[in-house]
Amino acid sequence: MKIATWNVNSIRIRLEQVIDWLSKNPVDVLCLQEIKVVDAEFPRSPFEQLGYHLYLSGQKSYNGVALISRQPLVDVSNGFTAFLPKLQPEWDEQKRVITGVIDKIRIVNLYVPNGAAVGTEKYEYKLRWLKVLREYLQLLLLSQPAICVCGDFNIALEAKDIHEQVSTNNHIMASELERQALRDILTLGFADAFRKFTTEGGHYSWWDYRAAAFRRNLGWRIDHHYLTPVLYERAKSCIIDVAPRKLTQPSDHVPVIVEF
Amino acid sequence: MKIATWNVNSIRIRLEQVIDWLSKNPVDVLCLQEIKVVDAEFPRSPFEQLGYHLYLSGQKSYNGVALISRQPLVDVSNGFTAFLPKLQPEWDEQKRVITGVIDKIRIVNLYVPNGAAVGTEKYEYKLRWLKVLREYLQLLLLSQPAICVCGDFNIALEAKDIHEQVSTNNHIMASELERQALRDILTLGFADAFRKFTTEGGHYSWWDYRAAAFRRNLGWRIDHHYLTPVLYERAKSCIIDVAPRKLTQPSDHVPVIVEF
DNA sequence: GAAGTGGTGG
DNA sequence: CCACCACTTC
Repeated sequence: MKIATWNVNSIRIRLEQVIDWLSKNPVDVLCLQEIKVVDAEFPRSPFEQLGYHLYLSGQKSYNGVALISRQPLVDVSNGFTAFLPKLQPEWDEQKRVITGVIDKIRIVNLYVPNGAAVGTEKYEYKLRWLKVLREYLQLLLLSQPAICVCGDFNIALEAKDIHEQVSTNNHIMASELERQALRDILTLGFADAFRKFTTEGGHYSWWDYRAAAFRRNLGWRIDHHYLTPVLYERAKSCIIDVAPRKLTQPSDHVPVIVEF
Repeated sequence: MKIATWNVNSIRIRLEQVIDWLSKNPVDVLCLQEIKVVDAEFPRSPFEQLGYHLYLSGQKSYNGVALISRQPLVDVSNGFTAFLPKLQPEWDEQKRVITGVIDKIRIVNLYVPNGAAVGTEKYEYKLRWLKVLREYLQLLLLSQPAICVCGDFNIALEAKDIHEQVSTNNHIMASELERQALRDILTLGFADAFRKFTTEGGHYSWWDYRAAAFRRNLGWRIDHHYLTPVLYERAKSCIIDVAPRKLTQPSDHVPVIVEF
């Protein structure tokens, strides 16, 4: 079983590249972020023609996540409130969370807020959002031993996940408070699939469009699969596929694929 | 000698297609309209590498005309006021007129205002603009027997120049006042090069981007070469090249080429 | 730098 | 439908 995560930065712009990639990489579940489209306008048929089922939580312009699965998923839900009914519904206005179950494995597909810059209102929102995420995952863990939480976390946990020449202390995606918020989640019982197989640095999943960051390999590893112990044990590989970043008009992120 | 006119609807967007066309169709003078770029940002070098000289009258976002000539042109000028110095300079704020001389033939490259809809302020402006154009051409005729006035006229003179299923009477580009204003110009001593060779209808140079107009061949012939008698006699052919409209991301207009 | 918006122009 | 603008987000 292969589960991929890919922030595509607009599915309408990237459709051809995503379909092409999926044809050549027929993963079992493809988790998309930043689809940037309402559900009614998601280009369903190219995926359905490849034999995939679609589960969408989109919005206009921003955010939006999708689960694209070869087998039908069960227990699919959108947003935090599906498991945290007492939460204020505003937490689900931004479409950043979708989850479903396949073969008794719960997949949680996330698009964590970017946070703009340390100290801004958006940064505070990111930190509060991560606290809600912790509560949400804590609840999921009560009923499910096998969970894969993946997506665009907009956080690089370690210095080796970031190219050098970045002031790693107070940079957004690397600040201590964000990292601590993510570590607080992982201590619930999740481990980074990628780090089971690769210990050295210099492996990235995102390169800024600006300043020729990809050509100079000024990247960040911010797209992750976090696995509960039963799944972490079963993990056979975790691969970052850099190829799509080399195409013309690419997403700024590339797919990351875990295999059990 | 071949002189082509082509409304390219943004030279920056259409650069590759125009260079490709010009390589295969090495006309002596290429008259462009709607280049939509200021002179400093016009992509000069691809044309210069093909051996062409450039004469530009561009503006930001809208309008803009260019003369692209294998031989250097002489007596090049922009706008009406070059020959009508008493005219209010506002008439040349929109860049719609450029002229130059090659082999004692004066080429006048025009982008006539569209006029929006009959009865609007833009329609009135189009009619007034055509009156100024008449004065301008009247003056040119005093010093030059061989004149080719070409470009996007945004007027179809006859019913056969327009696909059927259009209310030809008060439609913009076909209304009686516009047609009369153009006829008043032609009676100064110009004749339609295309109609020297082709009398039947159904030949078009523009198809609306909307409503799949090209696929359904719902076109208009609004791009013209009007010739003084000495040139009209010398004209050997006048061809509309429909091919570029079939490409992806095409201009809504196609090139029209007259040969002397 | 590359997405999105809503607006104008054609 | 396809350009342009200025603006916002990441």
